[in-house]
Order: sequence, then structure tokens, then C-alpha cells
Amino acid sequence: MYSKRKKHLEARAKVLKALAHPSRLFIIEELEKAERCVCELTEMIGADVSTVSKHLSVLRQAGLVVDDKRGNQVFYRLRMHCILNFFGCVESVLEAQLREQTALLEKVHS
Amino acid sequence: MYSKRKKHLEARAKVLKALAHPSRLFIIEELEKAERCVCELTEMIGADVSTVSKHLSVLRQAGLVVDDKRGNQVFYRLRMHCILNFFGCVESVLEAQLREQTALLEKVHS
DNA sequence: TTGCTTGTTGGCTATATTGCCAAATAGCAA
DNA sequence: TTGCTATTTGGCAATATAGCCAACAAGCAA
Repeated sequence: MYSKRKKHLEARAKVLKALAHPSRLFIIEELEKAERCVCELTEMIGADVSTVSKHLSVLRQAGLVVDDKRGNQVFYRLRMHCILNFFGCVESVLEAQLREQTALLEKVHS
Repeated sequence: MYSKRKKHLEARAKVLKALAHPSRLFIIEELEKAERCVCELTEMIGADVSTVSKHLSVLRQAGLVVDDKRGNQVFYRLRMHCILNFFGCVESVLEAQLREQTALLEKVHS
């Protein structure tokens, strides 16, 4: 594997890794609708504030969100609005998985 | 977070996690061009066969590739050809990161 | 100032991932 | 059969990730 290609793949992998967590996907989806402060996201996710703050830090470091301190709150918003469209393909993978499971179940029951 | 939404996000996260590794991204890109046997991919990646085999297993379990045993070789191919397009957005994130770093460097040197 | 709220960071433990080697499995050919 | 090749699986050690609590920082209000 050429070194340049390897570095590129590593960079891509980092972005995907940042996305590869249910809470972080939730955050992305919510920020698609509107900017949110940490306290709102914490409330919605139902985890410790520190946990949510760390998830946001992961997303920020990956270049996916930006933060905006206002008063004693910190608001986050999406930096890349394409991120959401981009799940169309992931969805088709999930649908295919579902079809497969259904087919398997029908086979078992027949 | 509603349980149904949570499950959906967990399923998405699993697919993204399967993609979030340089070697596995390499495999996806190669399989976009043509099907490949494990030995070819191993040669290209330059890791142990067992390591590559495990990466392929991760991709298969995520529903991203399918395997096809022929003789004593196993050929893999993409199951979802949309996966590649789907990187357009990841690329724009990387480009933005690059622009930012460049701006930072210019600031330092000025 | 003090006290309250909002976030971030450090430290910890539990868990997951990675990548190697070694062992097992399966096909093919002599 | 034996031997060779291709692949998968088990096991292990090193490393990374997740999520909690505690401590800290910063804004604001009394």
C-alpha cells in the first residue's frame, strides 16, 4: 500500500470512527435540525454530561461540528451538512440485512 | 432517546465501525474495481493473512461484502456499490481540515 | 465576595479492537 | 494416502474506547 494512499485512508478512517457511535450519530442528527447546547444534548441522550462532552470533543476533532460559547453555555452545530445525506447508503445496507433476516426466518418456519 | 431510534442508531454505528479502519477501506476500494481473493488482498495490504481474513470477516458481518469460495480460494466482492459514492462527504470533511491546517500554518509563519 | 450553573478534563475500570503466531480446516494434486 | 496451498479460527498481548465520578474552570447573579 503506497504511503500516500495509506495516509489518506487513515484520515478517512478517523472521520468514520468519529461517526461510529450511537450517541454521536444521535448528536449529528439533532444538530442537523438545529444547534444545541451541551445540556440539551445531555438531557436527550440521558448519559453523564462528561460523557456527552467527550463525544462532542471527538466530533469536533474530526471536523464534523463546531462549538460556540455563549454565556456559560456551549452551543454546537454541524460543520458539514452533507453528513446526513451520506447515510443513504448505510441505510441500504441495513435494509438488505433486514431482508436477509426475514428470508432466513421464513425458511426456518417453512 | 426512544428505544426504536436507539436500535436504529446502533445498527448504523455498526456499519460505520466496520468501515472505520484503513485496511478495510482499502479493501472496499479494491473490491470496487474487481473481486479479489484473500491472497491478493493480503499481498496488497502487506499484513498477515489471518489479519486480512479477520478484516474481511468484519466487512462480511456488516453486510458490506460477500464471499464466494472457488477451489481452495475465497473471492470477495462488494455487496453495496453505493459505499464508494458515499465517501464524497467524508472527503469534504478532510478537505476542510486541510484548509484549516494550511490557514493555521500561514498564520504561524506571518 | 459567595454560590449556582454549565462544560471540560483527569483518572479510573471495564470492555473492545488490533495484529501477530499457531493450530485447524478444506481443496487439490501427486 | 501425503503434501502443499489457501483460508479461517483461537489465543494472546498491546492498545484504544466508553462511561462514570471527582475536580476544575468560567460565566453570571446576588
